[in-house]
Amino acid sequence: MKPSIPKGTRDFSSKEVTQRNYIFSTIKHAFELFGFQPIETPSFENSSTLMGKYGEEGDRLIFKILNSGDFLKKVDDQLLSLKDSTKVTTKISEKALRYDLTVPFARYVVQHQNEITFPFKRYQIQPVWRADRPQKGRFREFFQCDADVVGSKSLWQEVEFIQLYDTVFSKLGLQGTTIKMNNRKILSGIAEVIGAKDKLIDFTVALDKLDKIGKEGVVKEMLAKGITEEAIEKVTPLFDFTGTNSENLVSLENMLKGSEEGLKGVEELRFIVNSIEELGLQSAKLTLDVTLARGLNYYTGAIFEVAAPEGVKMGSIGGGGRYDDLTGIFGLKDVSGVGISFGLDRIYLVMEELGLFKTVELPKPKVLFLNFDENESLTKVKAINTLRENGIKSELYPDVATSNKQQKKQFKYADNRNIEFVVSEIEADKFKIKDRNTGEQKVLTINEILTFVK
RNA sequence: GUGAUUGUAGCUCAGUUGGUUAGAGCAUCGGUUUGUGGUACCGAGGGUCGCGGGUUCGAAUCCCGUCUUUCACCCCA
Repeated sequence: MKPSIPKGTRDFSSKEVTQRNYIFSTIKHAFELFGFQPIETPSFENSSTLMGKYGEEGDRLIFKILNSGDFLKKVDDQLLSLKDSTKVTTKISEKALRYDLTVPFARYVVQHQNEITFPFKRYQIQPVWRADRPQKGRFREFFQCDADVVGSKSLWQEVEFIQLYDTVFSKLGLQGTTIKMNNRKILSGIAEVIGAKDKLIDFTVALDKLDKIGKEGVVKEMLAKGITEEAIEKVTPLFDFTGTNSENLVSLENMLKGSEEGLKGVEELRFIVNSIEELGLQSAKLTLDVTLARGLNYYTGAIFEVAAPEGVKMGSIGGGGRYDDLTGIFGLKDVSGVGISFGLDRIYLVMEELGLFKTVELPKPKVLFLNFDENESLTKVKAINTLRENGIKSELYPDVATSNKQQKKQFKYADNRNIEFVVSEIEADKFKIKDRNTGEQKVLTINEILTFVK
């Protein structure tokens, strides 16, 4: 049989793992710098924890895990004969792979509420799974790096998260990212003002596509969803929103005069925008984007999304927002949460495309002891022990060379791994060591080697 | 889930209007040269041409299905 892996999954070479680890550790350090502490949750949850939290589309994309045992026996024949997959699924699958980190986190908070000190700041870096069709920057298994705060309604959290985004992307050398921000209250306000409150989701989903399908496309979609022409008329200014964040806030304020909720949203955004203006950002840009409507299912306040630097064709590399009642569905009321996520795999692709991995080096030994004579092996291994005790990565080529060809192979091994120093043979108590960069060859004691290779 | 697209040795790819034992480069292994590798030469192994059907005297090549790749839609990190 031909070996293969499921679609949308990937193997990672040593180089890729090293580069990914570089991103992981950068994000992790920033999280801790901002006061977050790590938790982890299981790869799979009870289906009831996940189902219904991400909308209909989300339910479809959740990987379900089959029950153990002869599960079909327990399903009644009538249900089976209906051939309704969704209904049968609930009978034969009680567990599912996690779809994101936010919902399991909400579950965690409720379950451990008595052990947690609020406000609770946690970070979580783990893979998530979606039964999606893969395409550019979209996988069925990928990593999310989440930081969330629960138990604080302060808008300073939103401000901090924007700074956190900026810190990470600056450290990674990813210049020119755009942090797009919107507020669910503004979207509701707009819907209210135009008298299409019940069509909020249709309205926002259509509006979200503005940069993709253009004004006409959006209007067409809105009409198709049953939003009236005069309603659309009222929000026409939204379709060509230019100018500074402050200017846009003013025009939004005018548009939303009739909506208390909408005005609240404007106020919130104004606070965040003004604070960030005072604090400044290193490499990212914060822009107001009224078309941003993602993750609408549980976001209630701020909504964030990060776009890759201009010119890089990639979906969002991060997202997040405020959710006032996510723990409510698990029975803990009045706990507001806000958080962001970094899409590691997409960040990787963007950095790869921009050539930002030049400085990341594969772990490799500094000194290779060639193995030309089995009688020398013990002495060499002892020398290697000394080097390792001093933190110098080193190794013995495992197989002894019995021919000229095999000696060559050992040199070639050093070549391929780009190892700086090779020790060939032993003379008395000394080692013949060669610096492969300069070609310089010396005969040194083990103590002299320690300083020579430093 | 919808619509396209891809699939030939470990890797990158040739393969002519369907026609004998399907090729190359790199890699691997062996050998000769080379002062202790990075050179050159010689040789070897390795493919049910994604899989399953069909058309045909004959299919890597044409048709259908299926899986996979990539991309767009939907949705999303």
